[in-house]
Amino acid sequence: MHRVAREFDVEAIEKKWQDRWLAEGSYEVENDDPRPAFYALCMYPYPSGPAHQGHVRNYTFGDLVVRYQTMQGKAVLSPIGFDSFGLPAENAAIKTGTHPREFTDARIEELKESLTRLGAVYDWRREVRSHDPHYVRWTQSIFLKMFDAGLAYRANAPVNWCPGCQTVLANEQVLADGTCERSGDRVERKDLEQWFFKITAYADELLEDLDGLEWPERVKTMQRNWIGRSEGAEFDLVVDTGAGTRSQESLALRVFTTRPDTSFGMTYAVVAPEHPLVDALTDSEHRNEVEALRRRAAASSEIERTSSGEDGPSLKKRGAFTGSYVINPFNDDRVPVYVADYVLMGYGTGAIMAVPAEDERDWAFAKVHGLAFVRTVEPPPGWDDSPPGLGRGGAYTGPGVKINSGFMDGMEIEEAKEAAIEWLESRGIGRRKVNYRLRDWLVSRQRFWGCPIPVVYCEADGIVAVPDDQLPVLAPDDVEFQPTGRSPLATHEGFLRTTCPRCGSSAERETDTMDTFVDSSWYFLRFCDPFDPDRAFSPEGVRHWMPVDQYIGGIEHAILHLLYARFIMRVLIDTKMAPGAPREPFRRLFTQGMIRMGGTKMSKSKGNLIAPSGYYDTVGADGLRLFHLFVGPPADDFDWVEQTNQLIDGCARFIDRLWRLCSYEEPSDPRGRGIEVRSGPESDEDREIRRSTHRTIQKVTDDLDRWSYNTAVAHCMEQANLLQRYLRSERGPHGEVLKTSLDSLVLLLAPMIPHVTAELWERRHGEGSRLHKQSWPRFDPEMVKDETVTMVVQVNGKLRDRIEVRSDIGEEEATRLALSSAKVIESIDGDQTPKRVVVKVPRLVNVVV
RNA sequence: GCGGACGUGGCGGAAUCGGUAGACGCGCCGGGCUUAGGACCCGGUCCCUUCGGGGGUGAGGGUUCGAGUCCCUCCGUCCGCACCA
Repeated sequence: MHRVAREFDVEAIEKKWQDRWLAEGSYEVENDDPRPAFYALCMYPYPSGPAHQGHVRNYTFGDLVVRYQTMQGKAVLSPIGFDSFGLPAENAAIKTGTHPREFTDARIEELKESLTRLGAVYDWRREVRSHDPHYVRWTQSIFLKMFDAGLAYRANAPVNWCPGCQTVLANEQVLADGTCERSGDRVERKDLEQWFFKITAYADELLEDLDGLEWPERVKTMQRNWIGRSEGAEFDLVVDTGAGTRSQESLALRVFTTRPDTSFGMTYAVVAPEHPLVDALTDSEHRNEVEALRRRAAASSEIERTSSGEDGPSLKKRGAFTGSYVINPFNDDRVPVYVADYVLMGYGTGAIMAVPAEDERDWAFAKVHGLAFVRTVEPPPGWDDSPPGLGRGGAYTGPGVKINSGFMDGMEIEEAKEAAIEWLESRGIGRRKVNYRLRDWLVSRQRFWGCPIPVVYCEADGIVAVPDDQLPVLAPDDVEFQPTGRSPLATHEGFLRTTCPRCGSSAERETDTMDTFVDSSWYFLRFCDPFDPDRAFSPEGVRHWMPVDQYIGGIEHAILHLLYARFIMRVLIDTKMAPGAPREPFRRLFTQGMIRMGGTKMSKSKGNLIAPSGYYDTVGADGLRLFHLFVGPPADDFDWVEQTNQLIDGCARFIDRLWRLCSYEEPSDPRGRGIEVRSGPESDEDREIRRSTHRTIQKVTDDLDRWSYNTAVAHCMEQANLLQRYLRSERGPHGEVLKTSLDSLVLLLAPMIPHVTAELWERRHGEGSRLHKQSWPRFDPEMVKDETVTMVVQVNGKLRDRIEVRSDIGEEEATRLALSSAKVIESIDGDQTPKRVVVKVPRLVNVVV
C-alpha cells in the first residue's frame, strides 16, 4: 500500500530523536522558569490501548503548539495524564477476571508507547492517573470540601438508570432519544438516594462568563443552551375542587411561565404526571384515567413521550382531566386542571398555566381536548384559527399589542410582562423567577472502578466525612466483579464495615464511586504542581501556569467536561483550595474535527478503525503527522476514503524531497550530478529566493498562529518546490542564499515533522546541534515586499490586461499605464473618455466606460 | 420545529480586508530517465472555443466600478437542541 524505498532510515531516525527528547528532558519545565509561561494542554485521554487516528490528530496539533511556542521563546508546560477510571476496565474485569488496575495500567503503557512513537513530547514527570491513590486522595478531598460547603449533597431523586451499565447516569449521559450514550440501552427511571453537586448555584456565572472566552462560538452556544436560562414569573393558582368533593381550600398549584403577560389567556392548567399534587387533585370519577396516564408516562421512554407529534389520537391519550379546577388570579376565571405528559416534572414547577392562543403546544392540546382559547395578543391581520403550520394560523407567539388582558391592554409584550410581575408581587401571589434547564450534577455511580465517595453512614451521626488523615479511601482488591446493580464494594464486608470517625460506633461506608467527570474536572490544576505530597496543587503553581493558554480536544466534550471543569474551578476558588484567579480554567479552546469513515465517526465501537501503527512503519510518524496537518482545516471533519492513503504517500514524498533538497552536497541522484554552489555577489534570482524565504516565514508564522495548519504546510511545499528549481537553475544556486533558505524551511517545519527536521538540522549544523532549541525564524518586513507586482487592468470589471509594475507605483502612473495598454484601448474602442478609473495601487486598475 | 455552520475542479482544499477564482496536494494526461517502474525528474490538467475570446464558486435576485466573499429569497448538506412552559 505504501511506499517502500525511502531516502533514509525513518524508523531509526524517529527512534533516535524520541529517545533524545526523553533522555535530555527537552520538554520538562520548571515552575520558576523565567521565560513567559505558556500552558498547552490536550484533553487527557481515556486509556483504551494504542492511540487511534483521533488521538494522532489531537496530539499532533498539541505537539505542534508545544514545539512552536517553545521556539517562540516561551516556557511551555506540556503535561499529560490519563483519565483512567471508567467502565471499560471494569467490564473487562467482569469478562476476564483481570483486575481493572492491572488492565488499565497495561492500556496506559500501550497508549504512552504510541504517543511517544508519534513524537509527541511531554513533561512526563508531571504525569497523573485518575486512579493513582495520590490523585484519588485529592479528588476525595475536593468532594469533602464541597460537602462541607453544602455543594455536595444527598437527595432522593428520580434518576436515569442504565440496565446495561448497571448504574445511574447523569442527565448529560442520556441521549435525546432516551438511550445511554455509552451502551445504547434504553434508560429507565428509578427513585434512588444519590449524591449531587450543586452546579445550579453557579448557573448564572457559568452562563455569563462564556462571553469572555476565546472558544469556538458553537461550543459556547451549546453551553448556553444547556444551561438554558429563562426569565419569567412563578405564581400560585388556588385549587377549587368544586362542591361536594373533599375540602382542600388551602391547596395551591405553583406554576412557572415565561409569558406572564398572557395570564388572562389561561383556559386550563396542566400538571406533570409525576407531580406530587396529582393524587390530591384527582377526583374519584377521573382516577382510573389519570392513573393509566401516569403508568404509561412512567413506563415510556423519552422517545415515546416526545415523538407522538401532532396527530390527534396519541395526543389525546397523553392528557387527562383531573376533575379539579383552579382559579386564575388575574381574572378569577375557574379553569380545569389536566394531567399531561407534555409537562415535565423536572423543569420549572412541573405545572403550567396553559394559554392555547399564545403557545403552540397548548394550542395543539386544547384543540384535541376541546378546550377554549382566548387571544391576549392581537395577531396580524389575516391570522386565523386554522391549524398551525399552514402559515398564518393557530397559536400566535409573535410581537403585538395586548388585548383581553385587563390592566395590560394596549401594552407591548415586554412592558406587559413587567406589569404582570409587579401585579403578582404587589399582591403576594407570585414573584419574578429565573429558571434553568441545567440540573444539579448527579455524581454517584454504582460501580467499582471509580473514585470512592469518602463518607460513612453512622446511625447516631448520620452522614460523616472521612477525616483528612484517613484519605484516600481506597477500594479493596479482592472483590467480585459481577454486575448486581450495586457497587461491588457494597458486598465487601471488609470495606463496608467501619467505625464512625465521630463517635466510634460501628458504621457503614458509602459504596458508590464518583462520576469520572469529577476526576477530569481538576486534573489540569494538578499538572501545575504534582510534586507536593501534601497538597492537591500549590497556589504558586496554579498562579504561575493557569489558565490553560491553549486547550485542545474533541467537540464531544463541548458540554459535559468543559462545563463541569468550569464549575469545579470556581468551587475550588470559593472554598479557598485554589487562588482567587482565574475563575475560567481554559482561556482558549480549540476543538478538532472528527475523522469519519463511510459517513460515520471512526471509532472502536463502529469497528472502522484504521490503526496508526501501520503508518509508523512506512511513512513514519512524521508522514502521518504531516498528513493530519495537511488534509484540511484542523477544525473540520474529514472523511477517510480510499484516496486518503495516496494523500499520506504524497506527504511522505514531500518529506523525501525535503531530505534530498537538504542533502544536495551529497546528491543521492544515481546519475551523480553534484550541485555546485556559487559565492560572491548575489543575482536578481538569488535576491528573489531570499525574498521568498522571508515571505514564507511570514505566511507560515501567521498560519500557525491562526490554526491554519493545512495552508502552513502548503506554503512550505511551495517554498520547497521553488528551492528545488533554484538548485537546478542555470547559474546554479548561491551557497549562502541556499543555506539560509533551507535552514529557514527546516525551522518552519520543525513543529510539524520534528524527527526528520531534527536530523537534517543536526547533519547541517553538526553533532550536538538541536533544532528544537533554536528560535523561531524571523522575517524582515522590508524583504517580504515585492519589488514588482502584476497589476491587473480591468475594463468594466472584466480582466483585460496584466502589467508588471514596480510595487511602489503611484496612482497617476498606474492610470497612465493602464490607459495606454493596447488591450484596454482595443476593448474600450471608440469611448476614449473613461467615465471613471478606479485605482488600487499597485494591484489593480479598473477602467469604467 | 428552533438555533448554528457550510455549499468552490474528478477528489481534499486555497483565496486572511469586497480587487488576477482554483494556491498546495491527490488523481489523471504527456514527456524524460530506465531492462523495468508503483522510484525520480520535467510539462499539462475548471468548462466551452472558430484560439480572437466566452462562461464559471448550489439556484435566483440585489448592493457595488468590481461579489466565492456583503444583503434578501429558495434548494441542499452537516452539527447542536428539541414538548424547557
